[in-house]
Amino acid sequence: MEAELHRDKLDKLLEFFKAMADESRLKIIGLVAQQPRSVDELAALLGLSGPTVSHHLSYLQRVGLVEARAQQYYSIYSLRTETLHAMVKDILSTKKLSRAVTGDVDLDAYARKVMAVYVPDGKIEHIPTQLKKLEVVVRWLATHFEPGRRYTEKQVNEILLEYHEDFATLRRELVNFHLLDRKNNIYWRVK
Amino acid sequence: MEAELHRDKLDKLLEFFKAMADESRLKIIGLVAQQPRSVDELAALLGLSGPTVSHHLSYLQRVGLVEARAQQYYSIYSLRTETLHAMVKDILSTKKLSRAVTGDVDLDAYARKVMAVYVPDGKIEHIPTQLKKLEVVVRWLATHFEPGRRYTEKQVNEILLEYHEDFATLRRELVNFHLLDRKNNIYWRVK
DNA sequence: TAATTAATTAGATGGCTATCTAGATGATTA
DNA sequence: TAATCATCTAGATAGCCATCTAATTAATTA
Repeated sequence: MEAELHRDKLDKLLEFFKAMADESRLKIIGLVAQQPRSVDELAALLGLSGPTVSHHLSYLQRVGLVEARAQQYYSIYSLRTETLHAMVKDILSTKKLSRAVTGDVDLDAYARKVMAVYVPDGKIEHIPTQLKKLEVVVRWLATHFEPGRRYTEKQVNEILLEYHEDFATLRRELVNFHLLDRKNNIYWRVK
Repeated sequence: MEAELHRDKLDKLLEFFKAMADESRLKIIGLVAQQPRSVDELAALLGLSGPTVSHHLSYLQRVGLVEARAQQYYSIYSLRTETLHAMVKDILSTKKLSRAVTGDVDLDAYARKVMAVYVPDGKIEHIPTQLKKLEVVVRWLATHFEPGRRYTEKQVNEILLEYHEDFATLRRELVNFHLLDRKNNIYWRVK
């Protein structure tokens, strides 16, 4: 399923940011960007213990940001710029970022919350004054009109009357939000 | 001083990565990238409490990743793509990244550590076999030759003899590391 | 073969922070 | 004016993680 792929991408991004969000690791990245270096050397440069640096390096290696090669009995670590570039590309495309998130978020949660308050059981209790809430209710109303079909104003009023007495306001808002369009007193659903 | 500027840049980068290195905040970024949203709406979408989302938003605002505008009594937050772009630019330039780090790292720390072991008091105790350590010692030796001046092989040997008996090995390594160059038995310091 | 050195693993600890609830603030509506 | 609603602040808590020391593994040198 597609959502799975997005969740993967979200995790990848998160992993990347967590890897970079530590002062020691960020410095390590900068240092191995200059030239490949051993654990020992990095430890001396950063004023950290060997195990700590080793820990950070294995973290960075797991994420794919550095790679190690053996030399004598040293492990020489160097930067993998391809990974850095690939990640940055995903961040820059806010569309990708949005989509990655969308897969793991219930985009209707807010609408449901609003509906539970204003339309608890099929009828509109009262019309929201808050723009965002009004939009949710009006969008729900719009789903009761078939796309492609043409309605007289009288037909529109009758349909709306099923949900709330003030059909005139509702009709006007449907037009305001560009969910219904009209010409010569004939209405139809937009989109 | 320049180092100050680099430290600033390092902090900026760290701040940015920390801001993005949290699942909730990353999702918020993705959601406001789609469209501006209120605290309330984000809380519903993410399944988090209002205060928690408010906390994250003020964090993101401090870092400059989102901005708020008041509407009715909502705070509507939206993404500041300029900040995102500016940050990404700095990450992509590994040179900048290196320089940012360099300002806050003692680049001679490793050399000092090696010197303390192999050249504790001005004389070379014994010649390192490890390449990286050998390099440190040989680079130090090279500083005892004046740039631009020409030395006979005999003169080179005499100088080296002050630091260790095996002047022949030292002379060879100086050439290997391209710190000294030679022609017709005349030596001079490179760079 | 014994000794040295680099790297890693294991386990412990202290500090940081994402989250919550409760309460305060400030704007809007009736 | 009273009531409602979104937001923010304060303070508490629980879980995560950067770091250390000690011990282990592995490679190299003498």
